[in-house]
Amino acid sequence: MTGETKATISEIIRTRYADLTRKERKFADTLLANYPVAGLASITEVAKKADVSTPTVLRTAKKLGFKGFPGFQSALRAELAQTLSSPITKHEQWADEAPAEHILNKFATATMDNLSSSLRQIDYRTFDKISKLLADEGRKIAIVGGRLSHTLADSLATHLQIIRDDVTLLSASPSRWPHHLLSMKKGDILVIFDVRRYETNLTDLAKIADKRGIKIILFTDQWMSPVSARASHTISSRIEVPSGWDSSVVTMFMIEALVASIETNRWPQTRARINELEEIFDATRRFLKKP
Amino acid sequence: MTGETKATISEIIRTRYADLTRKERKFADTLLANYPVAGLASITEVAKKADVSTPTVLRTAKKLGFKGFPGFQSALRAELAQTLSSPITKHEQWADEAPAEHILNKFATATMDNLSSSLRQIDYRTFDKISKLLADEGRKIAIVGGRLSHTLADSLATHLQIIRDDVTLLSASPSRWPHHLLSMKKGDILVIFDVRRYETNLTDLAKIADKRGIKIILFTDQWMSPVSARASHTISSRIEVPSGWDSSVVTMFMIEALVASIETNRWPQTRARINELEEIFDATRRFLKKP
DNA sequence: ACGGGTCTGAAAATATTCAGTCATTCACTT
DNA sequence: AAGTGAATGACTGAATATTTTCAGACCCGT
Repeated sequence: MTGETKATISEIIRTRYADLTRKERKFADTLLANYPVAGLASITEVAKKADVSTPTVLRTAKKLGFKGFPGFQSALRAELAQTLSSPITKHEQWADEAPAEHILNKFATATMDNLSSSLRQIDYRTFDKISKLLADEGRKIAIVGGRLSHTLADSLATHLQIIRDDVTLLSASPSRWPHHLLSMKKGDILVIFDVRRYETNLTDLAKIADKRGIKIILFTDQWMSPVSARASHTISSRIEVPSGWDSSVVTMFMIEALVASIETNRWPQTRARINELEEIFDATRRFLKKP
Repeated sequence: MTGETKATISEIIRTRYADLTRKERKFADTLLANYPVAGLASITEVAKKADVSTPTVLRTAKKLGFKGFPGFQSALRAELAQTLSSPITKHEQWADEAPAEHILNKFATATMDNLSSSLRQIDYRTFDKISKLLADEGRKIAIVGGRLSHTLADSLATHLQIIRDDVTLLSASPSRWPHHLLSMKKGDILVIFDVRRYETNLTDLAKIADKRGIKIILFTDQWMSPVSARASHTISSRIEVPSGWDSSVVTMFMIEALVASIETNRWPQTRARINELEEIFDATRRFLKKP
């Protein structure tokens, strides 16, 4: 689609500037002076700002080779979109050896898009608050996931257990949940992973936990699980990929970033724990030396 | 950030996102996905691109606190003009509201780098071969992971079990592995996840499996687990992030891409299985409707 | 200063958009 | 399984934007 030597509109204007009449130049000048935003309003406003009449603007647009004012404007927009798209996202092909339509490339594009728009959407203050909450060893933590998001819950639990005490991964089967809730007190934390299709069990669990004064932190997708009504803080990720189901990659990213943030918040304790762990593992000789 | 009290429109959307309805979010999403250009066309075009009706777009604009669509749009333009006039274009920043040194931004940069260099390195023919092998229902599949990579193994197992029969996730504890190996025959497949620090147990397991003629598929990191000597095919990912340990995001990506590829290779069977599953889940009423 | 041509904007004609209303659909509740 | 209330989109008239038309203004030569 790209690859052509497509001239920008400002270039076209410069090239054809000699052909323009006095008022046409006045319009062209104001456009270039505040390029390209000055051209994105309605023709009336644009004309008024350049202090020319609407027909003049229209004639200029046509002279520059566009169908009409809307055509001119959409060309401006397209050009702007090109400029604004981040250098990484606009990559057309990722695994350059593979054909563009190979699943690796399609998947990579979708994932990059997901990641960058999730990041654009996230509120880093929320992120920081969650990080603080999870770092607070005065609060017990329980983590639970749904059918497919269970592995994400598992992953968060595994990492948090390295960092701090009192982290429990609730089993996948809801029958044991009430028992766990009993052992939690007000101010403790329940982390819920719920992506579509949202599970009624989790919604119910959230309701009960909320009533008991347990803080709920929710990881969900862009469509927001109903649990969000009960949650103190929510992190939502984009999860659509060209596949029969949804992607966990971005949520995994969020988990890891969060864990890294918590780790930073309580580095002295974390380091001590990691060292202890390392010693234990060294003693059991279950691991090869670090490369 | 800049310390001004003026909220950008993307911020307003983030803040009020919870108040938006399904279709309103869809519009907000498409706007954020291509921000702010996606909002600069006429309301009709904008609505069509977001696949919602014009009233929905209008309602959203009003909900966000604007007078009407034109008001909303001119706010977008004003903001864009502001952004474009500022001298520094922030390229390395992902969560634009957050400071550049915020962990989210550092993590995002690292992850994007990891993903793109892993993709540049991967041989798509290997990828396709693995996809074919795992799609072959004549071969039983066993999946095993290490201490931290266990969740990855779990994830692959969960997805593969949806697609096909004879997929087993080996438990985290090595004592039960020999038993499993006994039930596998020549030509069956053992998928091993091993990232640093590499576990001797997994190396031993690979040796035994190899001797029995079991094909080994390995997911590892850029430094390559010793298992790779025994593996028929290896997929390696970059895993370094600014954190005390390594990232699973890219490996997760590989898993999902692989599953999507397998799914495509045997779509008729997969579709049948998924439909069956959906029916079962519908019957148990454990899920809410799709958004 | 005059006449031929081009340029320009007022205003009319046309097309499009905007913002309501209302019936339908959809998601969830009992 | 049916009911309920919110969400959504087709439709509509009013408003606005775009385009065309055309008469007058302007520039240039003589």
